[in-house]
Amino acid sequence: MELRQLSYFVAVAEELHFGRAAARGHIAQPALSCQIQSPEKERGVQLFHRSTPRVELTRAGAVYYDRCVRILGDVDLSAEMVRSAAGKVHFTFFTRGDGCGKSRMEGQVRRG
Amino acid sequence: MELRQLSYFVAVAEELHFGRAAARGHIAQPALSCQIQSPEKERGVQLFHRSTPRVELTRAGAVYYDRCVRILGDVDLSAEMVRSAAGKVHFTFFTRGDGCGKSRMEGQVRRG
DNA sequence: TAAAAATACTCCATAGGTATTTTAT
DNA sequence: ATAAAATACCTATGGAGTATTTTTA
Repeated sequence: MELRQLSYFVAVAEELHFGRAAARGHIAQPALSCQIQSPEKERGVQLFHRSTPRVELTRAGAVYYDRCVRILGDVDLSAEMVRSAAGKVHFTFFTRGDGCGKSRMEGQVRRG
Repeated sequence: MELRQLSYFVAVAEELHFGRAAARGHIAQPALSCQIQSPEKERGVQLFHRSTPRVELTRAGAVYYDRCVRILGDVDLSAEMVRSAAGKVHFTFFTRGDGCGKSRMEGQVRRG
């Protein structure tokens, strides 16, 4: 379970429509479907009721939704707190791509 | 920022030693270093003070540590709540590998 | 000089994409 | 018949590994 999945889940829970939720998350619909199914399969808990054009939250899904909103809000607040502790004005959260992995020098000349 | 990174950070903050923290997180030391540096670089905030054998939390790092502990605890609690809402006994959080991406059938015969 | 963190660079798991099929109205 | 989600399969980003190089006490 990762924060990205929590926000995808929140998007679907609020839109009750995979297509719109996918657009909102700047992700393709099948990728979103997959990211929603993962936790469901992983822990054998159904979060949504699908009957093709109708998507509804299950009881467990509703509980999960509340928790996700809380956690994501908390994460944002944390960013704010760290920012102010560091005496910074700018502090972006949720950036994609960390700079780990593949070299950052990519596409540039590399030492003499 | 992802939950995995939060737990890595918590490990380093508690051990104040990248090697031990890496062992605790079942990850290699350079990979851990990288995961800790990412948020620091990404937002230009120093979380640790490094003077080779001495690792210390900065002020911002201490704030972040408290927030991380809170968030991770909240995530665990959420799992618990969803589990009980679904009337399940078993509910594992933080599993690696979601079943997305690469086919799940891997290594098996695939349709006829 | 020794112990520990940071680089360098490589690999592969998996998030995400496109094409297509299934399903329910 | 149609709109929407699921499945199949592919690509490529980035998380993690090994080897090596700083660094400073």
